[in-house]
Amino acid sequence: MNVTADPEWWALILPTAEGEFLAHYSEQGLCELDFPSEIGGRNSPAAQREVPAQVLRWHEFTTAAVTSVLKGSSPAALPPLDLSAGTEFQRRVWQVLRGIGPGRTLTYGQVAEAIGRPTAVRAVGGACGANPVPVLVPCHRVLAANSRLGGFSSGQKWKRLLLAREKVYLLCWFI
DNA sequence: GATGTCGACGTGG
DNA sequence: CCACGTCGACATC
Repeated sequence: MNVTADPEWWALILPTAEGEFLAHYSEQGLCELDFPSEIGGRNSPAAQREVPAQVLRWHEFTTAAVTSVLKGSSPAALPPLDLSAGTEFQRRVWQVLRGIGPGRTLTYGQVAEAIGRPTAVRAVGGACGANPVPVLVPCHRVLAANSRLGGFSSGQKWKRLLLAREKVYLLCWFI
């Protein structure tokens, strides 16, 4: 059967105390999460065709989960995640990230070891940056060596905020 | 100690 | 080619 001309995804606003995130869903689940201020007025959700009940249900899980993480606690449940856009390597990295609980951190090097590619440290950084579902796939819990913050594609202030909510204190804060 | 350079790695432009 | 959300080793002051 032919695919339709319509893109098979929906974008829904996700309001939080920190602003409006934008959540994208495919038919398989949550496939992208954008921080507030990245939105910049694109994709007015009002212009979309009807959103299936299934997606609305997922969105409630996403909203609750994101709200939880922003408060520094562990989400009770996640919506299904559609990470199929990632490469094999990236998905292995993201899988490791999903195992890092709130308030815990790993370094890029430790993640590289965890996937059995101890020298691919920089590539791990790339995979973290390519993570389509930040916050829920907690790439903010990966720090540079010596407990330094490291980078964050969506802006270091978000990384700092998320870590602060989880009561992770960076070494440099005490110097 | 404090800096600087280099090679390793996967991915996208 | 190059540029990245890096790291550790080594060189040289």
